[in-house]
Amino acid sequence: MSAVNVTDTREEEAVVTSATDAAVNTISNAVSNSVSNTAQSYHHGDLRTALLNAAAKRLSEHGVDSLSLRKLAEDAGVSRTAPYHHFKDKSALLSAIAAKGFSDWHSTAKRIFEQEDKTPSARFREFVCEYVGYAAANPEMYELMFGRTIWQNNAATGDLKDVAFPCFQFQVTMTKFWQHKGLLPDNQDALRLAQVTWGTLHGIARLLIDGIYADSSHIQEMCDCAADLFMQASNKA
Amino acid sequence: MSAVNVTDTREEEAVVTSATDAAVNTISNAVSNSVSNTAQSYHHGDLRTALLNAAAKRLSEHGVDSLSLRKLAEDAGVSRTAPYHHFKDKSALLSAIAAKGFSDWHSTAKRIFEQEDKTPSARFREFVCEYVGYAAANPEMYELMFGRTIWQNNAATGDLKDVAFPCFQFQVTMTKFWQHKGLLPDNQDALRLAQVTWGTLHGIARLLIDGIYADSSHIQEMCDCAADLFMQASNKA
DNA sequence: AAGGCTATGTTGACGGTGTCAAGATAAAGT
DNA sequence: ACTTTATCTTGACACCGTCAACATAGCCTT
Repeated sequence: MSAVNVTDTREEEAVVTSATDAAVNTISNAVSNSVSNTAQSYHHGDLRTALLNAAAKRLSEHGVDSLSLRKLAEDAGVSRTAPYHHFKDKSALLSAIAAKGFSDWHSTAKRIFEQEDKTPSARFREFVCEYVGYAAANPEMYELMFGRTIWQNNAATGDLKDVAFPCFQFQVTMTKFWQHKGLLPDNQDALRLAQVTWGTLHGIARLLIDGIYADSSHIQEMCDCAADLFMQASNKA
Repeated sequence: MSAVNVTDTREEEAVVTSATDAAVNTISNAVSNSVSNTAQSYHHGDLRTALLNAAAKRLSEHGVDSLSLRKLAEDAGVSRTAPYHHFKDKSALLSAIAAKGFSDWHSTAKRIFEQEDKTPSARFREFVCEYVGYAAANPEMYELMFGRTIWQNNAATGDLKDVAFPCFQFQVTMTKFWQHKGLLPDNQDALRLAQVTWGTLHGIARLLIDGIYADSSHIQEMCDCAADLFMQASNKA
C-alpha cells in the first residue's frame, strides 16, 4: 500500500497513512456521490447526507452495533471528528436515520390504510402482515427505530419526535376507524386499544427479530392468529 | 486516602493505588460475602458470584449500558482481566445474569398460575399485570433478558437457553390451560396463540420501558384492556 | 513432604470507541 | 478587501473488550 520507508517515529507514519487514505476516499466520493465529480480538497459539499447514506448502508449490511462515527467518517472520506459539525453526537445521527425510517413507514401505513378498493377487514389483515413483515425484512432499521438506543433517557431528538409522533397518532386514527367498522371492540378506549394492538405487533416483531422462541418461517401464521384474535374480540362487544 | 508521596513514574502510583483498592474491596467483600472474613491476598475466593452480584447491582442502578467488565472487576477488587477466568467473554457474563432473571420469573409465573384458591380468570388477569409490572419495575433486567444484546447472532449461552426455554414452554402450558378453561379462543393453535399473547405482553412492556408513546401511569388500564381483549375473543369461538 | 498440575489472579499491550480542544481552510457576507 | 462563519483537520483523553505472558497458590500425586 505505502511505499514510504518505515521510520522509527510512529507519528510520521500515521500522518502519511492518513493522507493516503484521504486521497483514496476522495476518489470513492466522486464515484458514489452522483452530484459532483471533481475532487474537492477540503470541504466535502454535502457531508450530512453522505453520512446518512453511509450509515443506512452500514446499518442494513452490518447491523446497528457496527455503526461508529469513525467508520462513517471514513466511509465519507473525511476525518473522524468532522461529523460533529453536522450532528451533536452519535445519538443525534442515529436519530436522524430513525426519523427517515419513521417517515417511510408512515407513508407505507397510509398507503395500506387508504386502499379504497379493499374491504376494511382485508386492509386490517394486510396492515398486520406488512407491519411484522417490514420489521422482519429490515430488522436493523426496526431495531434502531424502536430500540432503546434512541429512546432511553428521553434522548430522542426533537426532530425525531416530530416525525415519530404523527406515526404513533396514525395508529390511533386507524384504531378508531377499525372500531367504527366493527373490526375491533367498540367498548375500549381507542388510545388503550391502539397501544395494545400496536404492542402486539411490536412484541411479535421483536420476538422474531431477536429470535426468541419464534422464527420467521411462521410469520404468516402468527399474523393471522393475531388478526383473528382481535377481530374475534369485536364480536362480543 | 493514600499517604504515599506522589512520585514521577505513573507505574508506581498505579501499583500503589490498585493495592489500596484491593484492600478496601477485600473488606467490603468480607461484609457482603458472608462466608470468609479474613483478608485473602491473592485469590478472591468466590469471584464468580461476586462479579454476578456486582453486575446485578450495577444493572439495576445504572443500566445495562453501564456494565463493563473492567468496572465489575474493580467492584470486586480484582484486576481487569480476572473475570475472564470465570466467563468466556462479556456476553457470557450477561447471559449468566439473565439466566437468573429467567429462573426468578419462571418461579413467579408458576406461583401465580398455581393459586388454586383463585379463579382461572382472576389468575389470568393477575398474570398479565404481573408480567407488565415486573418489566416496568425492573426495566434494566427485562431489557437484558429479552433484549437483543444477549440473543443476537445466536450468541446465547447453552446455560441461558437451558433456563430460558422452559420459561417459554411454560407460557405454552398456561395458554393451553386458559384455552381449556375458555379464557382464550380454542380454535387457535396453542403455540401460535402463546406467541401472540406473549408478544402482546412483551410489546406493551417494551413500549413502556422505552417510553414510546406509553407511560407507566397507565399500566393498569393497558393491562386490563389487553386482558379484556383476549377474553372477549374467546366468546366467539 | 516434595514436586508438579491447574485454577486463579496479575500486568502489559493492542485496536477500537465517543468526544473535546485548538488550529486550518474556504466560503459567505460586509 | 476584511471579517465572520461554517466546515474540516490533527491531537489528545478516557474509556472499552480482549489476548498474551507471567505470578501465585491451592490441590493432587507420588
